Amino acid sequence: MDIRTIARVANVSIATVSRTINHVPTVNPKIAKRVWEVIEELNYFPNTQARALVSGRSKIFGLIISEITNPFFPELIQGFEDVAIESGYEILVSSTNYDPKRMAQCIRRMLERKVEGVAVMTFGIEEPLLDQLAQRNIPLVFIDVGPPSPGVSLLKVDYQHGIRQGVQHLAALGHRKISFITGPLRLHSAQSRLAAFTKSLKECGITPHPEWIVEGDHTLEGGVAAAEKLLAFDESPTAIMCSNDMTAIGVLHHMYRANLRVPDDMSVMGFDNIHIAEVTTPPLTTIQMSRFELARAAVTALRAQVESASSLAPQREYKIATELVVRESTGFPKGTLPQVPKRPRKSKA
Amino acid sequence: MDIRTIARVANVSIATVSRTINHVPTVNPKIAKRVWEVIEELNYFPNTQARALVSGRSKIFGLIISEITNPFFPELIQGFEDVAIESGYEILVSSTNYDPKRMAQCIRRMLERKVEGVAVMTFGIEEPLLDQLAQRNIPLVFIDVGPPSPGVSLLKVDYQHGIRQGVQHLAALGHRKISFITGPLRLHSAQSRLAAFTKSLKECGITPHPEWIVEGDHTLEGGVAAAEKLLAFDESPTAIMCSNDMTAIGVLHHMYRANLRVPDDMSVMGFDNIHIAEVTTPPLTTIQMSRFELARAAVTALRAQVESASSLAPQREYKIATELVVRESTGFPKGTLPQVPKRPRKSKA
DNA sequence: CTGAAAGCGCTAACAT
DNA sequence: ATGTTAGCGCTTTCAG
Repeated sequence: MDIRTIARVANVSIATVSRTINHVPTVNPKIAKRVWEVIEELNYFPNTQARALVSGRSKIFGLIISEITNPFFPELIQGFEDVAIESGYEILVSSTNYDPKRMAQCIRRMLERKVEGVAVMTFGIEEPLLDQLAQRNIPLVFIDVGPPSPGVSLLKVDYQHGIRQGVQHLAALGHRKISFITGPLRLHSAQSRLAAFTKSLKECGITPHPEWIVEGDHTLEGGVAAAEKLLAFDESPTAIMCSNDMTAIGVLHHMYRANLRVPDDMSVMGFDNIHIAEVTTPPLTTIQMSRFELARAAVTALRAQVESASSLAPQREYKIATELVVRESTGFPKGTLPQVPKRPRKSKA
Repeated sequence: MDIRTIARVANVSIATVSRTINHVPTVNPKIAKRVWEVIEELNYFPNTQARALVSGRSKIFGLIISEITNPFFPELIQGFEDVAIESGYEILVSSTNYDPKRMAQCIRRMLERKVEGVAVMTFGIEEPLLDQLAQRNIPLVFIDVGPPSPGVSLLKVDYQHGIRQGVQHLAALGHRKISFITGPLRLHSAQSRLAAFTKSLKECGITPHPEWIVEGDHTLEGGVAAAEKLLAFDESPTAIMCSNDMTAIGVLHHMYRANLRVPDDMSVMGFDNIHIAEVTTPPLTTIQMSRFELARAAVTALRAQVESASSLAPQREYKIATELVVRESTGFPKGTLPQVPKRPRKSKA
């Protein structure tokens, strides 16, 4: 069952069938209709490999993420898949688990399958490995920052806006002793989030306390460990901001273990607004960064690069917004107010 | 840069290069060595599309899951990716979101990319759609149950073992009023879990109370809704078992909203043992089903089908174990005991 | 053991 | 507007 079969049955040449399938406008509509009918009837679809081989276009985009088990990424993948499929692209997803060996393997796979573009959503591990892709002129899209070569688009996340809102929210509640648990500091995005935090703190007239800035690793376990460290200091903060929600969930867990109540004894804030943040105990105040927006922008950037007539320079930067979402893990600092109701519980329905 | 370049530089024919790459044993070792050196030096790798086109082997396995945003699946994907890559296969993942339209699209994509086998990890939505794959003799692997055609392998999960352990754990604590929140009942796996529950209950001499068996949908939201329904009855259960962890997390959240303490006022048990179950408030007692085992078995089954000399019948069924993991969301039924310490908290470290 | 040559199913010149 | 034909990069007979 190939293009020849269709050609024979429809009584045309294979070239005409090919043109019909590819919507070349010069095909006689009557003939096109006949061809489509035969295609339907015989339930034919083109062989992607052959098509890719001859046209040099695989119609595959690669997506490199750091770890698929962090719920942030599946939500991103979902969006990426939806948008890519919609545009006729297949996607090849691979997670590096922060391991350079895996990253290398990852890139090799992308190369072998001849991806037409790659979205590197690892938040900043800009290894020279990626040069292998850049050198072959494969369009790339990064978050925040990347090699400033042509063919590289950037998704600029406005960390400052959301984080400022977060810090102000905390400050408005009366917090002055605010801690920050960072991501892995070799990640550019982790640096950016921290910088935004420090800056926002200063804007509120608060001097950052170095001891209260502790490095995490964007995992549950890292959040637990960081929270533990924070509580061990002579003077503890009254609020903890986290570089991502997984860290915050780890912190929540450690507070539970330490018999401390959130937000009564400690306020906790996350970043990402993953789905599950809505149902933690207590529901997590966090900063929303839209996975869908990120995914859509990535695909758009890649398509622009691939499909541009190579002459007209496509837009190279895309802005991604962030926004505070207040839930119940943040409150007044301890001892500040007369007893407030512990948890403003009411059933949703 | 293609096979011809290598042939020219190594001073052999392209056929010899091809044989070398494919480890055909008849190649003169000296020559093979020379060829490999050239390949290394020039950093060559074969064009997968061309290879697939001529050999008819895409070296791609498809993986169909229900929803990537349920943390169970990313963990499964990770395992599947690891094992498949290790065996030289690429993977094509697609989620159906329980939507038949998406399922159709999914299958179409698999067909177009000429996957050599598909693992259907949707837990039971055996649509006639899948016939499209079966008809083309594409090896398939299902969880629990599937069309008994040749070329179909089954991963048999031993729900009974884990669920019996769970029920007995509850019964041992003194619970008699035990509720079960099912998954979508059109899913075979959901039926199996429910059946195992009912059976285990009877084994303990407890008659299932129909009102306390409520249908969920394996989502957070479904868990919340089901818990709400359960609390509305005149007589509430003292323990709730859930068909998966996401449901249980939803239940935990609703208990929080309803100002009920877990496990003091209500015991809650999950199923799956996703990573995050370890840090819920309180940490979730659940039944472990190994994602990695599932993934490994799926790839093994597919490979066996693909690589068997079509004559020797590969093993067709693979057993997957389940095992109770006791944490802190289960306890004595309310009022049963003198006051026990509310939460056995201590820091881990 | 190695090389020459025939395609895999399709697209894209080039003719008509 | 349609048909003819030459490959895309590789594997695999078939000769030697």
